[in-house]
Amino acid sequence: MSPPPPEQSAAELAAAGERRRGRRPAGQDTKDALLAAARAEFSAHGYQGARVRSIASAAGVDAAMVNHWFGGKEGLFAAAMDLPIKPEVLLSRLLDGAREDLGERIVRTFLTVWDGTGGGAFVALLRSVSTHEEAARMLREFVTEVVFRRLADVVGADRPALRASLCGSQLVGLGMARYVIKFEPLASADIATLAITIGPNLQRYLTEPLP
Amino acid sequence: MSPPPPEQSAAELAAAGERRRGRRPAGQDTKDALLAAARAEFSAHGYQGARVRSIASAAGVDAAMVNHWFGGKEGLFAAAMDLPIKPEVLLSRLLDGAREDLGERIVRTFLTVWDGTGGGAFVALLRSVSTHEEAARMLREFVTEVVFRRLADVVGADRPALRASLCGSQLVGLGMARYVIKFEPLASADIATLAITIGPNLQRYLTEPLP
DNA sequence: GTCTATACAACGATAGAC
DNA sequence: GTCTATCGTTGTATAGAC
Repeated sequence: MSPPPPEQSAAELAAAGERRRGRRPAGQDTKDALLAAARAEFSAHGYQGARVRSIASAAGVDAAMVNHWFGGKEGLFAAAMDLPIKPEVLLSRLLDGAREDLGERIVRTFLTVWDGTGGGAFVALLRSVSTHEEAARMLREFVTEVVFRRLADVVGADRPALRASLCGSQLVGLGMARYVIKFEPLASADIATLAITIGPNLQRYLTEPLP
Repeated sequence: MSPPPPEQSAAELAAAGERRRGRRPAGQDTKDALLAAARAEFSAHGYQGARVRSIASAAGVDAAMVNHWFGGKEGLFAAAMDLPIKPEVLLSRLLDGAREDLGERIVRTFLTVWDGTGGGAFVALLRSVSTHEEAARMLREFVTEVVFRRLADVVGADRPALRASLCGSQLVGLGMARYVIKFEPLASADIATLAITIGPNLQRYLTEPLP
């Protein structure tokens, strides 16, 4: 069904340029090469479709470099998309605490992380998402398959996919309202206020019975 | 008084390649001129700062033409921004019914209107909003000053501006999730399901006590 | 000599072919 | 069910910069 993947690229690289072991000459081109290759691969095949080995081959290095420099596939995606936090750190923050405070904690973490970049990173992200279809696909796939899935496991309610997408809609809208459109007074409100106003609604999405 | 339509002979129509029979749709030039002038004026001065008289003057027509063709400043704005519904129609739909169903009615109206365009209009709107600062300013100002204000009057709760911007965040996020990012299953869910899941959260934003 | 960026081999998990 | 290929990840040895 699927054509044989061009695994020769690694061998070709090994044949053309000698892949020496050990520390390479200064100038960290490995990280940049991986990032460039990752953007192309993620954009072409989505998050799940992108292969770490293919990215590493395209960058001319070993797949283990992804782990060494970015902590894994998720970290590489986060770096390639300029996300202000690694998904594993995000999830560990969210899941650390009482379950009845999960909604508020999600809002507080979301705003703390994006406020930290002055909102510029969010604007950039949503600009590319609304302009490039591939960016929208990448974000959709990554958020649903990586972030939502693990979150839904913890909540343990029915219809986890619907609940997750409902939460996602409120969070994306919060970012749009605060950083892009700048609805007042929401755009200037402090995080605590928004956490206790929006948090319960996320909690409801996550736990309340659905039709 | 409308300007006298220029009488044309059959020969002149044939020479110009005119295929339409009967009376030509008068006023299209005027409408287009007004729309172009309106986009420039709204973009430069925002919704409130834009003067109907300035727009009409720039279009070379009388200010009364705005009322004649677009029903007023709001209708002109809606047409200039390619909004799929006129704000007055939108608001009359929202305010027609029991107040405890307002949240659900907002979601149902929002989705019905934008689904009617296949979502393309929403994508186009948010693309321009996320790329052009003026577009963001126009939308922000219009929604807060025109839509939210009147909605808040009906609800009659405290801190109407905060409540309105909270509702706006959820609605913008709903549109992003459904039409741009396409979170599943939200993107494919029927309107009734989303109305009864999201509606109560809007209702809470509008009526629940705030800190 | 020390440090570390690197390559290679191998492991557990998973998905599809048969 | 079994087998196989491939995935992401991990452990480890090493070469070269410092």
